[in-house]
Amino acid sequence: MKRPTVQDVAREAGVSPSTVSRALHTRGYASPDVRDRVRAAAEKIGYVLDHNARNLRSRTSTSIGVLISDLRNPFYADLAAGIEEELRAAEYQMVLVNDNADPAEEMRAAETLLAMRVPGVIVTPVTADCPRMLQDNGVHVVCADRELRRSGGDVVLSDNKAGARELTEHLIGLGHSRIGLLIDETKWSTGAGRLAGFRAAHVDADLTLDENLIAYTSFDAEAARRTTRDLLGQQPTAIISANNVLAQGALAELKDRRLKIPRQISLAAYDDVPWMSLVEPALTTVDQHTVELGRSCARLLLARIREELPTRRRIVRVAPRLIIRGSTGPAPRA
Amino acid sequence: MKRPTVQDVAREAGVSPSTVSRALHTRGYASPDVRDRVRAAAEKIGYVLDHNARNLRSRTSTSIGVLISDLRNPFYADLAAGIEEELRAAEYQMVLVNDNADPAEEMRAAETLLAMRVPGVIVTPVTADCPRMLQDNGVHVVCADRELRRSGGDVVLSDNKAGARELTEHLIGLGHSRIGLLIDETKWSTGAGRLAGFRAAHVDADLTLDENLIAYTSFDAEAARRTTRDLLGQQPTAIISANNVLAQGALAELKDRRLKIPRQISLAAYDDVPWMSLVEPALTTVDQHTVELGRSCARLLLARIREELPTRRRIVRVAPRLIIRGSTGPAPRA
DNA sequence: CTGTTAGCGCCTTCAC
DNA sequence: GTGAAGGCGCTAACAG
Repeated sequence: MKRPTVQDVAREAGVSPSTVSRALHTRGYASPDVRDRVRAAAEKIGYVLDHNARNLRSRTSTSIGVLISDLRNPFYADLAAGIEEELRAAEYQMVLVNDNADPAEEMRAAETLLAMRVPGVIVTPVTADCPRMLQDNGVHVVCADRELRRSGGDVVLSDNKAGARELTEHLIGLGHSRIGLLIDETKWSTGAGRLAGFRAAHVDADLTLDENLIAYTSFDAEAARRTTRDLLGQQPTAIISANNVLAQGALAELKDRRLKIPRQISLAAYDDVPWMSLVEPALTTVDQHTVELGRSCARLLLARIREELPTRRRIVRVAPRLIIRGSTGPAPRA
Repeated sequence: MKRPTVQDVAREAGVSPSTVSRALHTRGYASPDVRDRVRAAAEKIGYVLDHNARNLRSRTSTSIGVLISDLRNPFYADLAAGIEEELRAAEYQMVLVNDNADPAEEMRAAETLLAMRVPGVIVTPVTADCPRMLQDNGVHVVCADRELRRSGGDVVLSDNKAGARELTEHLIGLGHSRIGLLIDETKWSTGAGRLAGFRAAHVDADLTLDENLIAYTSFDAEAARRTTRDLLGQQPTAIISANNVLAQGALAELKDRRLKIPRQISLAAYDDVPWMSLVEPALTTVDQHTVELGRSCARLLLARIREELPTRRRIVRVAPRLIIRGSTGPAPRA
């Protein structure tokens, strides 16, 4: 299956290959009539540029690597959708890889992207090694959603501390003083920020936080459910789950116990995903503007690639928004 | 940022560039000791293959194009996740493009993929032009989820007719004789199949289907909600929504009306997505095995690319599975 | 089993 | 404003 090349277009238009190249892409270097003739010729014989040849010649590529943990989680899907939208508008392509939050997979993917000579990668990093290795090889990196110590690269984050603080304040404002926090990780900036916001709200309100109300679990709905069961032993009047996956488990457990939400117990989540407005009562949660987060990542990366930015590392913090729905209400009288 | 090339590895290992190439990739064409030496050298100087150069030379690529309508819809996200999983295992990469179900975007994306010289594309086609154009240019195409008249290419489908029939039979078995169908499109094989299954179940049960019970709407939850309102005027005792988006609208309307599900009316969906098991009552629906659908697409495409298949067009039909949950129950006494 | 040679298709000098 | 020449990094074809 042989496809037409610039040579063929050149012959058809009666000009040289270099003129074809200029007429088709470089701006201003060809007279208008030649340009038209070349374009017509290209169209006529069905010429399609060869990215591989162009990339080889110019040592770049318009493919951008996107490394995420789990496309089936709406958070990552939205993030990827935002990234893709922005890349497409700029005529870049998105090479999407699921690394399942596995360091080895992540590293393998990074190597593949190196081989593709992508100019940049957006990653929700599992370890700092991956972003670092990419940068050591001259690839621009934007870390999305979390910041790792010594990962380097630009970062786009949701302001987790502010979001969690606002959410916690909302509950405190409703009279809750025993608020349980269901959380999986606090090593990454994501969980750490949410925990910090949770604590900060307590401090601001002069409330002593019973450490037993912080329930550590693993990133999986079933585990969250069991942890919620334990947490209920601490007699909280409200529960915050640190992300959308944990919220599923928490909700399942509360429903299973036939606890009236929010009359007997309030439930709030972090990271708004569609199902939270479909359940009854709908869940109070923090919207991370995930799609916009993705768009920001892409814009930042593209600016880097075009060298429009000062070398200094940039950290973009996207303000989240508290969405109050029916699942949170006044604390029950003791 | 100059990266090491085969030349550099060759010098380091004391062999020729072609031997490096063979030792690194082609199997069996280099003696074990040379192979080891070359690998060690490559590792030592941090050599990474250049896909662009290889693709140019060998006129192939290991990137596969995936064209879908909307990554934020869990159906497409799951499909993409299944595809990516299988491609990654085979050391292929996924270039993912959202076309927003817009024919122009779809065509633009197809041209980009042509420029990338991808050997194959998986697409949820909006028009037949896109798959056809790709095939005319020697690209293997697998159409996912729907079959378009004269699109050509292999197809991987959920057996929509069987699924809808089984779901309808389930309702008929519960005594429902006025079942409303909320559906958006019937031009594509997807909607057409579901409608056909719905009709077939009625025929099998010797039930005359009141055509007013088929409510056409557009692909959007809000529209579905309004259509549901109208449909309720026809006094159905059960409603089937033809996909996950329409189901949101239908559920919202029923809840808004304070109709007891399933006591006053049964609700069932098509295409199982996570929220359907979180709402109360959980929705009876048909699981399309979407991730597996995606895997099938990728496997089929890869087999094509490796020329392991007879030229004849292949149509894979994945059997869906009825999931009965709490939202469907006996028809209320008239 | 290994080396030499010759491009893949493009674009960027450099001349004119 | 346009053409000629060369080479990006790799591997297929051909010798040896």
